[in-house]
This record gives sequence, structure tokens and C-alpha cells, in this order.
Amino acid sequence: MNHNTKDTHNLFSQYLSEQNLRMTTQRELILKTFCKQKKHVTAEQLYEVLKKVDPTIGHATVYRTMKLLTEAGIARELNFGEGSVRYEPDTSKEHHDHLVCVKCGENIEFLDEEIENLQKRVVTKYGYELVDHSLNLYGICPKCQKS
Amino acid sequence: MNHNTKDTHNLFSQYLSEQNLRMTTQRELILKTFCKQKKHVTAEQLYEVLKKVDPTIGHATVYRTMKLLTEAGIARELNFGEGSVRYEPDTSKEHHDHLVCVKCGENIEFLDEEIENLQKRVVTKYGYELVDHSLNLYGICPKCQKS
DNA sequence: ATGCCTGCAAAATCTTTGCAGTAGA
DNA sequence: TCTACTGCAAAGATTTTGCAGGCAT
Repeated sequence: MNHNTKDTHNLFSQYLSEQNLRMTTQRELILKTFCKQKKHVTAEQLYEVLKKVDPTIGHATVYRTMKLLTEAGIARELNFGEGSVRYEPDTSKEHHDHLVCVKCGENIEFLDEEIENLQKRVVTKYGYELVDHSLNLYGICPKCQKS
Repeated sequence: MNHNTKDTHNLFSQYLSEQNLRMTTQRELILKTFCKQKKHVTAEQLYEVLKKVDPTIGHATVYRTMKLLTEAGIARELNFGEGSVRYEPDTSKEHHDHLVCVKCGENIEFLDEEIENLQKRVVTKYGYELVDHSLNLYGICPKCQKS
């Protein structure tokens, strides 16, 4: 499920040194905390969690580090149209899309090979080179249908 | 292609009176101008166009009206992760998804019945009731591949 | 007249940036 | 040591809200 923290730490260290950047205690802590999260978090939510561990940490550091983690391929930005970006671990090999409940926010990750293949077909048809894609299905979950 | 302006005007008038709201000259102008746009516009871009016709129009009115048009089912919000929301005419009967070039922003609308059906299958599988969905494919267009 | 609507400006969010001091390698 | 990194606060960007006056019904 979750990334193995050691793996991502190595990945991040490698990315940083390639870019002539440094591993710092803050970046280590942010990565570790991010990987522990069970849900897709916003930078702000992650900041709130981090403050409990290290009250001196700053907003900007969280934002800057999440950007780095995204560039390193460790995190992935999700946009559900809420006004702020959410992040999930980016395990490229386990790509998936999202089914979000518009009432309670419950969030299911799914993967449908057929949809993936059809997407590639569309892209090819127009001569594009696929870089990324985002498929969000918005609905009402079984619980919310009852209430 | 575009909505027939008269149709949307009637739709909007009807929606407004249902909600005990009023048709105003500003709302008429915003709707008319929005329908004329060939590309997906942000509220800010639309405001810039509107200012040329009516220099007294305010930011807030554009934002408020686009929200109303969305509720009325005439406009549809698109989020390509740019930081601001774009709007397109929402012709529910002609639903489509988007293929966006990450370099030049060129934007192709497409519809793939098979993908649509597979989406419904996923939603049903999890017991959800489908409300909406958004599929964005990001790639590099043929022109940008060459340069 | 009633009360919705408008433009303006201020506020609210979310995110980025400049700066002076701090700390990795 | 050298220069990237940090926290802070200010600045940016987008969108929302409060208000006093205006306009539709």
C-alpha cells in the first residue's frame, strides 16, 4: 500500500544530490510524515501535523518540499476542484484514478485497465504524446445515499 | 458548436425566476459574451472582454454570474490545475472530455463512448451514484513535439 | 416599496517569494 | 567554507464577502 519509507528516503536523497540540493532534517521529517498519511493531504493539513512534531517548521518549507517531492516522482498532485491541491504518494507502478463522494469526501482509488488503454488510443488518434492524465469520478457513496 | 444564445437566455431566465432571482442587463451581457467565446475562459479573461463593452462592470459580478450559470447548467467548471477555474458551455447532451497540450495549452475536446460506459461500470461497482466526472489527458501536441 | 443586484474595496484562501540568519556537505 | 536551506513575513493570485446605493418587479 504505502511506500516503504526507506525506499522513498533513498529516492529523495538521490534526486536531491542529482540536483545539487541537500537532504535536511526538515525534508526528512516532511517526507516521513507525508508517507504516514492514510488520506490525500493538502499542504496545509500536512503542516498542521508537522507542527505537532516540530513547532518551528514553516509553511513555506512544507510547500517547497512537497514541490520537490512531486518533481522527484515521490508525491503526486491531485486536484478535486476544492481550491487547494492534495498530495498522494506517487507509486508510478500502481497508477490509479479517483472516485470521490461529493457529500462526505470519501475517496476510492481504482484502476481500470480498459479505460487506461482507451485513453492511450484517444491520445494516439490526435497525434499527442501522453504525459499524464487525471480521471476523477464524482458521485454519492452508498452511505450518503441513505442519509 | 456553440449554444444558441436565445436558448441559453431562456434557460437562464427560467432558472433565475425559479430561484426568485432577476434577469439583469449585466447578467444578460455576461451570458451573451460567455457564449461567444471560442475557448475555455477564466472569470478574469471574461472580465477583460466584458470591460471593453461595459467599463463599469465589476469583478464580483462576473464571478457571481458564472457561479449562477454553472448552477443553471449553462456553464461548466474546468480545472486543469492552473490555479484558476475555466468555464465552457455545458451542453449536457454533448458531454466531452479534454486533451490538453502541456506546452502550448492547445485543447482538444473528445468523446469516447466506451470510456464513458466503463466509467459507469466502475461507479456502479462501488455502489456510488454518478454525479459528474472529469477526465483530462495531458500530453504534447504534434506541433510541440517538433519544436 | 421591497429586496435582489451592482460595483467597490476589503477580506479570505492558497501559494510563492525576498530576506537575513542557519546549517548541511 | 560555501552556498543551499529555513522561518518569517510580505507579496501574489484567485475568489468571496460586506456594504451602501441602485434597479427590477
